[in-house]
Amino acid sequence: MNKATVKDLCRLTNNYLGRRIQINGWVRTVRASKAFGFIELNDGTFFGSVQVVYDENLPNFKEISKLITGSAIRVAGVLVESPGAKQPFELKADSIEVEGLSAPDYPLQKKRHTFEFLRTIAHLRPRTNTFSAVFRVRSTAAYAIHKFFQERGFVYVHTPIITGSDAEGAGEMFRVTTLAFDQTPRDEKGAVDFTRDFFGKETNLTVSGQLEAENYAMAFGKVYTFGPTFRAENSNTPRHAAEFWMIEPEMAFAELQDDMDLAEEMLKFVISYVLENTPEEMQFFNSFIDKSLFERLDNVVKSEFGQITYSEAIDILKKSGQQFEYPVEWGVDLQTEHERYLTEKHFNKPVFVTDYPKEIKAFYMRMNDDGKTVAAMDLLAPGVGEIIGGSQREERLDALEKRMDELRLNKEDYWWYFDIRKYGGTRHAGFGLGFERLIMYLTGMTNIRDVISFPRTPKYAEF
RNA sequence: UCCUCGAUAGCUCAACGGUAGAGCAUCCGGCUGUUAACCGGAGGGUUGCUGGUUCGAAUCCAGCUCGGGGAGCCA
Repeated sequence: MNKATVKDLCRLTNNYLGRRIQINGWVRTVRASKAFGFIELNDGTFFGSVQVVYDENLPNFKEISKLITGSAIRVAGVLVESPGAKQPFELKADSIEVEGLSAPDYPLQKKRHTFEFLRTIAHLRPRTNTFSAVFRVRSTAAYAIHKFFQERGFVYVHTPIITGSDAEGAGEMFRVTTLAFDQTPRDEKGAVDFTRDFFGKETNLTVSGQLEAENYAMAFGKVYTFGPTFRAENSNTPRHAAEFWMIEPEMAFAELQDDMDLAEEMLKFVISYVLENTPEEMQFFNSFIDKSLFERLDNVVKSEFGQITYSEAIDILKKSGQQFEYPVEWGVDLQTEHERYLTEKHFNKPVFVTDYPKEIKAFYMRMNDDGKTVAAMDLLAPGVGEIIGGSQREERLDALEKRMDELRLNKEDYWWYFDIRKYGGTRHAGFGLGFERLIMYLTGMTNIRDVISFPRTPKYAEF
């Protein structure tokens, strides 16, 4: 007898029809009658379930008829064509063994739940249709990311999670310490004495692997990171989490245009790969989560992304005749309403905005010849806003140091970052992609907490 | 952090100043190739918390807690 998966049965039905097989899975629902019954069984390998038919010939017929939703069972029987209209085949059980009975207070009902409630049972929600689909797509998308970069010669770098540089410039950080915080050691001035901490210095969870990735790009040419990232910002929005995953490619001998080309190619690749390899899940999202999903994704894959400078974007916004809550002026950062206008109304496709004023961008971005703007790019996408942020990095040591002086950054912390400019530095560029935002874009899910298995947000670290 | 909306049975919701209900889930029974199965019955509630107004509060008011949406920060 073959052990099979629901995915096998659905994809390779003819190989299994008429044969005796075993399926292990969890009960989605039982419809029991006096002398027979049906079980909807899902084994997690596939979006769909398999219908199991059983009758009173089973020695444990009564027990099976009383199975509670969520129970784990092992079913053996012959796969046959189904007379029912809703499924092409079904499993005619000759044996059903209960692996693990579910308790009567199993919280998932057959009718629909709100996502808010399901967040409170994040340990059980992957057993629902939506989350089953979300996390299978997430897995497939992660694979697609690796496939994309690996096939193009990028080396996967694991950058540190604990970082000693306290000024990467990407926001509030979580401190990492073994000091007892109710009696921290103090120096002569009364300040906390971090020399007595585990690492002998102040350390935090990383907010970005970029600086380290730049170093590795100067050895391997093309690298990427893909790992967890932490921001201690008090952001209470559907688009922010304290712990999320980020992808950060970095290329030596590359300029901003190369960076944008890479970002565009990568996005199109991942979208195509996911559409091709998880069609049932994507169909589900298009039907029940976001009815314009396919249209939107198709549009992205087929279109040439737009590309304008920040200055051009300001002009477009000024001439738009739109009333914005935040007035548009050269020098101010683009607000969400501005970004949405550009990508959803003006272009109606993803658009790169480049060459921002230096004042509103990070210190490491390369100064343009005008002395006012830097070689930065944000990719704005309809529906989600900023999905990628990147730049060409400042490779000229003097220009970098000058900029850091202006911003009063402590240059001593960056000696190793300066070294790659000193010892055979090259033009180089990279970007950061928030993985969860990509998943939101791919699935139409509108809350980041619903695309992370166990989300961490302000005031919330359950599970 | 700011603005705004909300919190009633395990879940999804109704009742909007006068005895707190339904569907699903659970338990018991019936029945049919069923498919958000169906039919009958039962149990299940300090209406988020604290205080106030009132003869009387789920309902009106205030504060707090938690959650949703929008904004800021960002990916």
